[in-house]
Amino acid sequence: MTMRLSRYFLPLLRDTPKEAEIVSHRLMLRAGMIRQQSAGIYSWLPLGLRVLNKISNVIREEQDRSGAIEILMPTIQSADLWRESGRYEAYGKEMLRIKDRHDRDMLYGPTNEEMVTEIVRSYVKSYKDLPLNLYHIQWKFRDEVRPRFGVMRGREFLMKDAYSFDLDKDAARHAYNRMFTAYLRTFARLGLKAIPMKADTGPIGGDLSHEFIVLASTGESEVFCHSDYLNFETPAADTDFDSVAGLQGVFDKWTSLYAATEEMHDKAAFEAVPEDKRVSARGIEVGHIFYFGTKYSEPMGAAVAGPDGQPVLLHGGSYGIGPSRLVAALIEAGHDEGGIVWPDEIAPFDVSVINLKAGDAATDGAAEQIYKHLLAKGYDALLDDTDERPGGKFATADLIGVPWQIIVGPKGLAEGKVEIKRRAGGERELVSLEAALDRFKGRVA
RNA sequence: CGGAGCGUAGCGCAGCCCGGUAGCGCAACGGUUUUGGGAACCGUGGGUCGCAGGUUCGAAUCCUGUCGCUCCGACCA
Repeated sequence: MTMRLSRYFLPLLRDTPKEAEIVSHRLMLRAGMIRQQSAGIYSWLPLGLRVLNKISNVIREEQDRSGAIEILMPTIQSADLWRESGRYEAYGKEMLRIKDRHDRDMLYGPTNEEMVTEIVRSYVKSYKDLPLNLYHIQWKFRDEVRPRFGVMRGREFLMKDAYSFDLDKDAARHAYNRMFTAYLRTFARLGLKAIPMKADTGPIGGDLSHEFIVLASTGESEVFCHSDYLNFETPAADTDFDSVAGLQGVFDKWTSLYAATEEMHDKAAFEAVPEDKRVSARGIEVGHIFYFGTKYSEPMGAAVAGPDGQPVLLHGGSYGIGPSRLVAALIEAGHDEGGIVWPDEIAPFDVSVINLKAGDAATDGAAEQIYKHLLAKGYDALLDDTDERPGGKFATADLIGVPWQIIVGPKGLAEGKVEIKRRAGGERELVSLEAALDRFKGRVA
Protein backbone atom coordinates (compact mmCIF):
# COMPACT_ATOMS: atom_id res chain seq x y z
CA MET A 1 0.00 0.00 0.00
CA THR A 2 1.40 3.36 -0.94
CA MET A 3 0.17 6.84 -0.48
CA ARG A 4 0.81 10.28 -1.80
CA LEU A 5 0.72 12.68 1.10
CA SER A 6 -0.83 15.43 -1.04
CA ARG A 7 -3.89 13.21 -1.42
CA TYR A 8 -3.88 11.54 1.96
CA PHE A 9 -5.93 12.46 5.02
CA LEU A 10 -3.40 13.27 7.73
CA PRO A 11 -4.74 16.09 9.91
CA LEU A 12 -1.63 17.08 11.88
CA LEU A 13 -1.74 19.44 14.83
CA ARG A 14 1.16 21.73 15.49
CA ASP A 15 -0.06 22.60 18.97
CA THR A 16 -1.03 20.06 21.56
CA PRO A 17 -4.68 20.09 22.62
CA LYS A 18 -4.77 20.95 26.30
CA GLU A 19 -6.68 17.87 27.42
CA ALA A 20 -3.83 15.54 26.50
CA GLU A 21 -1.68 14.83 29.52
CA ILE A 22 0.51 11.90 28.66
CA VAL A 23 2.89 11.75 25.73
CA SER A 24 1.12 9.00 23.79
CA HIS A 25 -2.17 10.87 23.88
CA ARG A 26 -0.49 14.12 22.81
CA LEU A 27 1.35 12.47 19.95
CA MET A 28 -1.67 10.50 18.75
CA LEU A 29 -3.64 13.74 18.50
CA ARG A 30 -0.80 15.69 16.93
CA ALA A 31 -0.06 12.94 14.40
CA GLY A 32 -3.70 12.85 13.34
CA MET A 33 -4.24 9.27 14.49
CA ILE A 34 -7.40 9.69 16.54
CA ARG A 35 -10.25 12.09 17.11
CA GLN A 36 -12.09 12.15 20.40
CA GLN A 37 -15.85 11.90 19.99
CA SER A 38 -16.87 11.67 23.63
CA ALA A 39 -15.15 10.93 26.91
CA GLY A 40 -13.12 7.79 26.33
CA ILE A 41 -14.51 7.23 22.82
CA TYR A 42 -12.44 7.82 19.71
CA SER A 43 -12.60 7.76 15.96
CA TRP A 44 -9.55 6.19 14.35
CA LEU A 45 -8.17 8.30 11.52
CA PRO A 46 -6.16 6.76 8.66
CA LEU A 47 -2.74 6.80 10.31
CA GLY A 48 -4.05 5.45 13.61
CA LEU A 49 -6.14 2.81 11.92
CA ARG A 50 -3.13 1.53 9.99
CA VAL A 51 -1.21 1.02 13.22
CA LEU A 52 -4.20 -0.54 14.95
CA ASN A 53 -4.65 -3.00 12.09
CA LYS A 54 -0.96 -3.90 12.01
CA ILE A 55 -1.02 -4.66 15.72
CA SER A 56 -4.18 -6.75 15.33
CA ASN A 57 -2.55 -8.69 12.52
CA VAL A 58 0.50 -9.57 14.58
CA ILE A 59 -1.77 -10.70 17.40
CA ARG A 60 -3.88 -12.70 14.95
CA GLU A 61 -0.85 -14.45 13.45
CA GLU A 62 0.43 -15.51 16.86
CA GLN A 63 -3.00 -16.63 18.05
CA ASP A 64 -3.37 -18.74 14.93
CA ARG A 65 0.14 -20.14 15.35
CA SER A 66 -0.73 -21.30 18.86
CA GLY A 67 -3.79 -23.15 17.61
CA ALA A 68 -6.51 -20.67 18.56
CA ILE A 69 -9.30 -20.19 16.02
CA GLU A 70 -10.73 -16.82 15.07
CA ILE A 71 -14.44 -16.04 15.22
CA LEU A 72 -16.34 -12.77 15.58
CA MET A 73 -19.01 -12.24 18.18
CA PRO A 74 -21.29 -9.18 18.29
CA THR A 75 -20.80 -6.06 20.38
CA ILE A 76 -24.41 -6.07 21.53
CA GLN A 77 -25.49 -8.93 23.76
CA SER A 78 -28.71 -10.07 25.35
CA ALA A 79 -29.02 -9.63 29.10
CA ASP A 80 -30.48 -13.13 29.35
CA LEU A 81 -27.06 -14.72 28.81
CA TRP A 82 -25.64 -12.68 31.62
CA ARG A 83 -28.51 -13.58 33.89
CA GLU A 84 -27.52 -17.22 33.41
CA SER A 85 -24.03 -16.64 34.76
CA GLY A 86 -25.27 -14.25 37.41
CA ARG A 87 -23.10 -11.46 36.15
CA TYR A 88 -25.94 -9.24 34.92
CA GLU A 89 -26.61 -8.34 38.53
CA ALA A 90 -22.99 -8.59 39.65
CA TYR A 91 -21.34 -6.41 37.03
CA GLY A 92 -22.33 -2.97 38.21
CA LYS A 93 -22.41 0.35 36.43
CA GLU A 94 -19.40 -0.38 34.26
CA MET A 95 -21.74 -2.35 32.03
CA LEU A 96 -23.57 -0.20 29.52
CA ARG A 97 -27.18 -1.43 29.62
CA ILE A 98 -29.59 -0.61 26.82
CA LYS A 99 -33.07 -1.56 25.73
CA ASP A 100 -34.17 -2.43 22.22
CA ARG A 101 -37.49 -1.35 20.66
CA HIS A 102 -39.29 -4.30 22.21
CA ASP A 103 -38.08 -3.17 25.62
CA ARG A 104 -35.76 -6.15 25.92
CA ASP A 105 -32.69 -5.75 28.09
CA MET A 106 -29.53 -5.63 26.03
CA LEU A 107 -25.98 -4.57 26.77
CA TYR A 108 -22.85 -3.46 24.98
CA GLY A 109 -20.46 -6.27 25.80
CA PRO A 110 -17.62 -5.59 28.21
CA THR A 111 -16.34 -9.12 27.60
CA ASN A 112 -17.61 -12.35 26.05
CA GLU A 113 -17.29 -15.32 28.41
CA GLU A 114 -21.04 -15.94 28.51
CA MET A 115 -21.50 -15.67 24.79
CA VAL A 116 -18.64 -17.94 23.81
CA THR A 117 -19.75 -20.46 26.44
CA GLU A 118 -23.21 -20.41 24.88
CA ILE A 119 -21.70 -21.16 21.48
CA VAL A 120 -19.52 -23.96 22.75
CA ARG A 121 -22.20 -25.64 24.84
CA SER A 122 -24.54 -25.84 21.89
CA TYR A 123 -22.08 -27.48 19.48
CA VAL A 124 -19.32 -29.15 21.46
CA LYS A 125 -20.63 -32.42 22.85
CA SER A 126 -17.64 -34.78 23.05
CA TYR A 127 -14.28 -34.79 24.78
CA LYS A 128 -12.89 -35.57 21.33
CA ASP A 129 -13.68 -32.03 20.25
CA LEU A 130 -11.27 -30.67 22.84
CA PRO A 131 -9.06 -28.79 23.31
CA LEU A 132 -10.71 -25.77 21.79
CA ASN A 133 -9.66 -22.15 21.86
CA LEU A 134 -11.83 -19.54 20.16
CA TYR A 135 -10.80 -15.91 19.95
CA HIS A 136 -12.04 -12.73 18.39
CA ILE A 137 -10.88 -9.16 17.98
CA GLN A 138 -13.81 -6.92 18.74
CA TRP A 139 -14.77 -3.59 20.27
CA LYS A 140 -15.73 -3.64 23.91
CA PHE A 141 -17.32 -1.07 26.12
CA ARG A 142 -16.79 -0.52 29.81
CA ASP A 143 -18.39 2.57 31.22
CA GLU A 144 -15.38 3.59 33.30
CA VAL A 145 -16.08 6.25 35.88
CA ARG A 146 -13.10 8.17 34.73
CA PRO A 147 -11.70 7.48 31.29
CA ARG A 148 -8.31 9.11 30.73
CA PHE A 149 -4.98 9.07 28.93
CA GLY A 150 -6.57 8.87 25.47
CA VAL A 151 -6.96 5.33 24.16
CA MET A 152 -4.89 3.99 27.06
CA ARG A 153 -7.94 4.02 29.30
CA GLY A 154 -10.90 4.58 27.05
CA ARG A 155 -14.46 3.41 27.54
CA GLU A 156 -14.66 1.85 24.12
CA PHE A 157 -11.60 -0.20 23.27
CA LEU A 158 -10.53 -2.92 20.87
CA MET A 159 -9.73 -6.22 22.50
CA LYS A 160 -8.48 -9.59 21.40
CA ASP A 161 -10.01 -12.07 23.75
CA ALA A 162 -9.48 -15.80 23.54
CA TYR A 163 -11.40 -18.47 25.42
CA SER A 164 -10.09 -21.96 25.99
CA PHE A 165 -12.14 -25.05 26.74
CA ASP A 166 -10.68 -28.25 28.14
CA LEU A 167 -11.71 -31.45 29.85
CA ASP A 168 -9.85 -30.93 33.10
CA LYS A 169 -7.46 -28.69 34.93
CA ASP A 170 -4.31 -30.30 33.55
CA ALA A 171 -5.46 -29.82 29.99
CA ALA A 172 -6.52 -26.28 30.84
CA ARG A 173 -3.04 -25.61 32.15
CA HIS A 174 -1.59 -26.57 28.79
CA ALA A 175 -4.10 -24.27 27.10
CA TYR A 176 -2.91 -21.56 29.47
CA ASN A 177 0.71 -22.25 28.57
CA ARG A 178 -0.11 -22.01 24.88
CA MET A 179 -1.49 -18.51 25.36
CA PHE A 180 1.35 -17.63 27.71
CA THR A 181 3.85 -18.54 25.02
CA ALA A 182 1.86 -16.87 22.23
CA TYR A 183 1.79 -13.67 24.28
CA LEU A 184 5.55 -13.70 24.78
CA ARG A 185 5.98 -13.98 21.02
CA THR A 186 3.34 -11.37 20.26
CA PHE A 187 4.82 -8.67 22.46
CA ALA A 188 8.35 -9.40 21.27
CA ARG A 189 7.24 -8.98 17.67
CA LEU A 190 5.67 -5.67 18.60
CA GLY A 191 9.07 -4.55 19.81
CA LEU A 192 8.05 -4.60 23.46
CA LYS A 193 9.71 -6.15 26.48
CA ALA A 194 6.65 -7.47 28.27
CA ILE A 195 7.15 -9.31 31.53
CA PRO A 196 4.56 -11.76 32.85
CA MET A 197 3.71 -10.89 36.41
CA LYS A 198 1.67 -12.93 38.80
CA ALA A 199 -1.81 -11.48 39.12
CA ASP A 200 -4.61 -11.86 41.58
CA THR A 201 -6.57 -15.02 40.83
CA GLY A 202 -9.57 -14.02 42.87
CA PRO A 203 -11.74 -16.83 44.25
CA ILE A 204 -10.27 -19.46 41.92
CA GLY A 205 -6.82 -19.43 43.46
CA GLY A 206 -3.78 -21.17 42.09
CA ASP A 207 -0.95 -19.69 40.06
CA LEU A 208 -2.76 -19.37 36.76
CA SER A 209 -3.24 -15.67 36.21
CA HIS A 210 -0.65 -13.33 34.79
CA GLU A 211 -0.57 -9.76 33.67
CA PHE A 212 1.90 -8.89 30.93
CA ILE A 213 3.55 -5.63 31.84
CA VAL A 214 5.58 -3.26 29.71
CA LEU A 215 7.97 -1.05 31.62
CA ALA A 216 7.39 2.65 30.89
CA SER A 217 8.01 5.71 32.99
CA THR A 218 4.44 6.86 32.40
CA GLY A 219 3.01 3.51 33.43
CA GLU A 220 -0.12 3.41 35.53
CA SER A 221 1.14 1.13 38.27
CA GLU A 222 4.26 0.36 40.25
CA VAL A 223 5.95 -2.93 39.38
CA PHE A 224 8.91 -4.88 40.70
CA CYS A 225 10.96 -7.52 38.92
CA HIS A 226 14.28 -9.21 38.32
CA SER A 227 16.25 -7.49 35.57
CA ASP A 228 17.25 -10.77 33.90
CA TYR A 229 13.75 -10.95 32.43
CA LEU A 230 14.67 -8.11 30.11
CA ASN A 231 17.22 -10.34 28.37
CA PHE A 232 15.27 -13.58 28.28
CA GLU A 233 14.98 -15.19 24.89
CA THR A 234 11.60 -15.14 23.17
CA PRO A 235 10.13 -18.58 22.29
CA ALA A 236 10.93 -19.38 18.64
CA ALA A 237 8.47 -19.24 15.78
CA ASP A 238 8.70 -23.01 15.35
CA THR A 239 7.80 -23.70 18.98
CA ASP A 240 5.75 -26.89 19.21
CA PHE A 241 2.49 -25.78 20.76
CA ASP A 242 1.39 -29.38 21.22
CA SER A 243 4.35 -30.21 23.43
CA VAL A 244 3.06 -30.16 26.99
CA ALA A 245 6.54 -30.44 28.48
CA GLY A 246 7.99 -27.88 26.09
CA LEU A 247 5.45 -25.18 26.89
CA GLN A 248 5.60 -25.96 30.59
CA GLY A 249 9.33 -25.30 30.23
CA VAL A 250 8.64 -21.90 28.71
CA PHE A 251 6.21 -21.10 31.50
CA ASP A 252 8.59 -22.29 34.23
CA LYS A 253 11.45 -20.25 32.84
CA TRP A 254 9.42 -17.08 32.48
CA THR A 255 8.03 -17.39 35.99
CA SER A 256 11.26 -18.49 37.66
CA LEU A 257 12.31 -15.03 38.82
CA TYR A 258 10.60 -12.41 40.89
CA ALA A 259 8.05 -10.21 39.11
CA ALA A 260 4.99 -8.61 40.68
CA THR A 261 2.70 -5.66 40.44
CA GLU A 262 2.10 -3.43 43.41
CA GLU A 263 -1.00 -5.40 44.44
CA MET A 264 0.91 -8.69 44.55
CA HIS A 265 4.23 -7.29 45.75
CA ASP A 266 6.09 -9.37 48.35
CA LYS A 267 8.76 -7.18 49.89
CA ALA A 268 10.71 -10.01 51.45
CA ALA A 269 10.84 -11.97 48.19
CA PHE A 270 11.97 -8.87 46.32
CA GLU A 271 14.75 -8.26 48.88
CA ALA A 272 15.99 -11.77 48.11
CA VAL A 273 16.76 -10.63 44.55
CA PRO A 274 20.39 -9.46 44.29
CA GLU A 275 20.40 -5.70 44.73
CA ASP A 276 21.90 -4.93 41.30
CA LYS A 277 19.18 -7.05 39.68
CA ARG A 278 16.21 -5.38 41.29
CA VAL A 279 14.05 -3.36 38.97
CA SER A 280 11.50 -1.09 40.53
CA ALA A 281 9.62 0.80 37.84
CA ARG A 282 6.28 1.78 36.46
CA GLY A 283 4.44 -0.45 34.05
CA ILE A 284 1.57 -0.63 31.59
CA GLU A 285 -0.61 -3.74 31.53
CA VAL A 286 -0.87 -4.88 27.92
CA GLY A 287 -2.21 -8.38 28.41
CA HIS A 288 -3.97 -10.47 31.01
CA ILE A 289 -4.54 -14.21 31.02
CA PHE A 290 -6.33 -16.39 33.52
CA TYR A 291 -7.79 -19.76 34.23
CA PHE A 292 -11.24 -19.78 35.78
CA GLY A 293 -12.18 -23.44 35.76
CA THR A 294 -15.90 -24.12 35.69
CA LYS A 295 -17.02 -20.63 36.67
CA TYR A 296 -19.16 -20.26 33.54
CA SER A 297 -19.59 -23.84 32.39
CA GLU A 298 -21.31 -24.78 35.64
CA PRO A 299 -24.09 -22.17 35.80
CA MET A 300 -24.50 -22.24 32.02
CA GLY A 301 -24.42 -26.01 31.68
CA ALA A 302 -21.48 -26.37 29.30
CA ALA A 303 -20.45 -30.01 29.44
CA VAL A 304 -19.24 -32.72 27.08
CA ALA A 305 -19.40 -36.46 27.19
CA GLY A 306 -16.17 -37.83 28.64
CA PRO A 307 -14.46 -41.08 27.59
CA ASP A 308 -16.79 -43.01 29.87
CA GLY A 309 -19.88 -41.36 28.47
CA GLN A 310 -20.50 -39.32 31.57
CA PRO A 311 -20.91 -35.52 31.31
CA VAL A 312 -17.89 -33.44 32.27
CA LEU A 313 -17.99 -29.69 32.89
CA LEU A 314 -15.61 -27.71 30.70
CA HIS A 315 -12.62 -26.00 32.25
CA GLY A 316 -12.11 -22.55 30.84
CA GLY A 317 -9.66 -19.73 30.68
CA SER A 318 -9.70 -16.35 29.03
CA TYR A 319 -6.90 -14.32 27.57
CA GLY A 320 -6.99 -10.65 26.65
CA ILE A 321 -4.81 -8.21 24.78
CA GLY A 322 -5.94 -4.67 24.00
CA PRO A 323 -4.73 -3.57 20.57
CA SER A 324 -6.02 -0.03 21.01
CA ARG A 325 -4.22 0.29 24.32
CA LEU A 326 -1.11 -1.20 22.72
CA VAL A 327 -0.98 1.66 20.23
CA ALA A 328 -0.57 4.04 23.16
CA ALA A 329 1.81 1.70 25.00
CA LEU A 330 4.04 1.49 21.94
CA ILE A 331 4.25 5.27 21.79
CA GLU A 332 4.96 5.51 25.51
CA ALA A 333 7.81 3.09 24.93
CA GLY A 334 8.98 4.68 21.67
CA HIS A 335 9.15 8.42 21.20
CA ASP A 336 11.52 11.37 21.39
CA GLU A 337 11.31 15.17 21.15
CA GLY A 338 10.51 14.93 17.45
CA GLY A 339 7.57 12.60 17.81
CA ILE A 340 6.76 8.91 17.54
CA VAL A 341 9.37 6.22 16.87
CA TRP A 342 7.50 3.11 15.69
CA PRO A 343 8.94 -0.39 15.79
CA ASP A 344 9.48 -1.60 12.21
CA GLU A 345 6.77 -4.22 12.20
CA ILE A 346 3.83 -2.05 13.18
CA ALA A 347 4.76 1.35 11.76
CA PRO A 348 1.92 2.82 9.67
CA PHE A 349 4.35 3.06 6.74
CA ASP A 350 7.71 1.35 6.29
CA VAL A 351 9.34 4.15 4.37
CA SER A 352 8.63 7.82 3.75
CA VAL A 353 10.01 9.24 0.52
CA ILE A 354 10.49 12.95 1.02
CA ASN A 355 10.61 15.07 -2.11
CA LEU A 356 12.20 18.26 -0.82
CA LYS A 357 11.29 20.29 -3.86
CA ALA A 358 7.99 19.15 -5.29
CA GLY A 359 7.60 20.61 -8.74
CA ASP A 360 11.28 20.28 -9.63
CA ALA A 361 11.62 17.87 -12.52
CA ALA A 362 14.71 16.15 -11.14
CA THR A 363 13.46 15.57 -7.59
CA ASP A 364 9.97 14.69 -8.82
CA GLY A 365 11.43 12.07 -11.15
CA ALA A 366 13.77 10.53 -8.59
CA ALA A 367 11.19 10.53 -5.78
CA GLU A 368 8.64 8.93 -8.07
CA GLN A 369 11.16 6.30 -9.15
CA ILE A 370 11.96 5.37 -5.56
CA TYR A 371 8.28 5.37 -4.57
CA LYS A 372 7.36 3.03 -7.44
CA HIS A 373 10.28 0.79 -6.58
CA LEU A 374 9.14 0.50 -2.96
CA LEU A 375 5.62 -0.27 -4.10
CA ALA A 376 6.90 -3.01 -6.38
CA LYS A 377 8.94 -4.52 -3.57
CA GLY A 378 5.98 -4.74 -1.23
CA TYR A 379 6.70 -1.86 1.11
CA ASP A 380 4.10 0.40 2.65
CA ALA A 381 5.45 3.69 1.38
CA LEU A 382 4.42 7.29 1.87
CA LEU A 383 5.45 9.86 -0.70
CA ASP A 384 5.66 13.41 0.61
CA ASP A 385 4.88 15.26 -2.60
CA THR A 386 3.42 18.33 -0.90
CA ASP A 387 4.76 21.80 -1.59
CA GLU A 388 5.65 22.35 2.05
CA ARG A 389 9.07 23.63 2.95
CA PRO A 390 11.84 21.13 3.78
CA GLY A 391 11.73 21.89 7.50
CA GLY A 392 8.04 21.15 7.67
CA LYS A 393 8.47 17.90 5.80
CA PHE A 394 11.20 16.70 8.12
CA ALA A 395 9.09 17.61 11.12
CA THR A 396 6.09 15.75 9.70
CA ALA A 397 8.10 12.63 8.92
CA ASP A 398 9.65 12.62 12.38
CA LEU A 399 6.30 13.23 14.09
CA ILE A 400 4.52 10.31 12.48
CA GLY A 401 7.53 8.12 13.19
CA VAL A 402 8.03 6.23 9.93
CA PRO A 403 11.14 4.03 10.49
CA TRP A 404 12.97 5.00 7.30
CA GLN A 405 13.06 8.26 5.41
CA ILE A 406 14.51 8.60 1.94
CA ILE A 407 15.22 12.26 1.37
CA VAL A 408 15.36 13.45 -2.21
CA GLY A 409 16.59 17.02 -2.62
CA PRO A 410 18.10 19.09 -5.40
CA LYS A 411 21.50 19.38 -3.73
CA GLY A 412 22.10 15.70 -3.28
CA LEU A 413 20.52 14.82 -6.57
CA ALA A 414 22.96 17.07 -8.42
CA GLU A 415 25.57 14.49 -7.43
CA GLY A 416 23.21 11.59 -8.05
CA LYS A 417 22.65 11.04 -4.35
CA VAL A 418 19.79 10.78 -1.91
CA GLU A 419 19.80 10.55 1.84
CA ILE A 420 18.57 7.63 3.92
CA LYS A 421 17.60 8.45 7.47
CA ARG A 422 16.81 6.03 10.25
CA ARG A 423 14.09 7.53 12.45
CA ALA A 424 15.10 5.67 15.60
CA GLY A 425 18.72 6.74 15.93
CA GLY A 426 18.65 9.69 13.58
CA GLU A 427 21.61 8.34 11.54
CA ARG A 428 21.74 9.76 8.05
CA GLU A 429 23.61 8.39 5.11
CA LEU A 430 24.19 9.91 1.69
CA VAL A 431 24.06 7.23 -0.97
CA SER A 432 23.61 6.98 -4.72
CA LEU A 433 20.08 6.59 -6.00
CA GLU A 434 20.91 3.04 -7.12
CA ALA A 435 22.31 2.15 -3.72
CA ALA A 436 19.16 3.47 -2.08
CA LEU A 437 16.97 1.32 -4.29
CA ASP A 438 19.19 -1.65 -3.62
CA ARG A 439 18.84 -1.10 0.11
CA PHE A 440 15.12 -1.81 -0.06
CA LYS A 441 15.00 -5.16 -1.82
CA GLY A 442 11.77 -6.43 -0.40
CA ARG A 443 9.78 -6.28 2.76
CA VAL A 444 10.36 -9.14 5.14
CA ALA A 445 7.07 -10.00 6.72
C1' C B 1 -18.35 8.51 43.13
C1' G B 2 -15.64 12.55 46.34
C1' G B 3 -12.48 17.07 45.28
C1' A B 4 -10.84 20.98 41.66
C1' G B 5 -11.28 23.40 37.08
C1' C B 6 -12.56 24.63 32.03
C1' G B 7 -16.27 25.54 27.68
C1' U B 8 -14.90 32.45 23.28
C1' A B 9 -12.62 30.76 15.08
C1' G B 10 -9.59 24.23 13.26
C1' C B 11 -5.62 24.52 17.68
C1' G B 12 -3.64 27.50 21.87
C1' C B 13 -5.43 31.64 24.45
C1' A B 14 -6.99 37.07 26.01
C1' G B 15 -11.46 39.73 27.10
C1' C B 16 -15.42 38.44 32.26
C1' C B 17 -13.67 41.16 38.44
C1' C B 18 -15.53 46.88 36.65
C1' G B 19 -22.10 45.03 31.16
C1' G B 20 -21.87 49.00 25.66
C1' U B 21 -22.46 43.92 20.61
C1' A B 22 -15.38 40.14 20.16
C1' G B 23 -9.63 40.12 19.84
C1' C B 24 -4.32 37.89 19.57
C1' G B 25 -0.86 33.92 17.90
C1' C B 26 -0.71 29.60 15.00
C1' A B 27 -3.49 27.09 11.10
C1' A B 28 -6.61 27.96 6.42
C1' C B 29 -7.25 30.80 1.65
C1' G B 30 -5.06 34.44 -2.37
C1' G B 31 -0.50 36.93 -3.88
C1' U B 32 4.93 38.15 -3.97
C1' U B 33 9.76 36.77 -2.55
C1' U B 34 11.68 32.22 -0.68
C1' U B 35 13.31 26.68 -0.51
C1' G B 36 18.18 20.88 3.07
C1' G B 37 15.35 21.02 9.85
C1' G B 38 8.22 23.80 11.33
C1' A B 39 10.24 31.17 6.26
C1' A B 40 9.05 36.74 5.44
C1' C B 41 5.76 40.34 3.78
C1' C B 42 0.85 42.00 1.86
C1' G B 43 -4.13 40.74 1.72
C1' U B 44 -8.77 37.55 2.74
C1' G B 45 -12.32 34.41 5.02
C1' G B 46 -14.07 32.22 9.43
C1' G B 47 -17.14 32.82 15.95
C1' U B 48 -25.79 32.17 17.42
C1' C B 49 -18.89 33.53 23.12
C1' G B 50 -21.57 25.22 25.12
C1' C B 51 -27.10 25.46 25.74
C1' A B 52 -31.63 27.45 28.17
C1' G B 53 -33.92 30.90 31.13
C1' G B 54 -33.50 35.45 34.06
C1' U B 55 -31.77 40.70 35.42
C1' U B 56 -30.92 45.09 32.26
C1' C B 57 -32.22 50.17 27.51
C1' G B 58 -28.15 46.76 26.46
C1' A B 59 -25.06 40.33 28.56
C1' A B 60 -19.16 36.66 26.31
C1' U B 61 -19.24 39.64 30.95
C1' C B 62 -24.06 39.55 36.35
C1' C B 63 -27.81 35.50 38.37
C1' U B 64 -30.15 30.50 37.99
C1' G B 65 -30.39 25.96 35.72
C1' U B 66 -28.47 22.46 32.39
C1' C B 67 -25.10 19.80 29.08
C1' G B 68 -20.17 18.67 27.77
C1' C B 69 -15.00 18.08 28.72
C1' U B 70 -10.44 17.86 31.72
C1' C B 71 -7.36 17.15 36.05
C1' C B 72 -6.39 14.85 41.33
C1' G B 73 -8.22 10.66 44.27
C1' A B 74 -10.81 5.72 44.74
C1' C B 75 -11.76 1.81 40.59
C1' C B 76 -10.43 -0.94 36.00
C1' A B 77 -8.06 -4.50 29.62
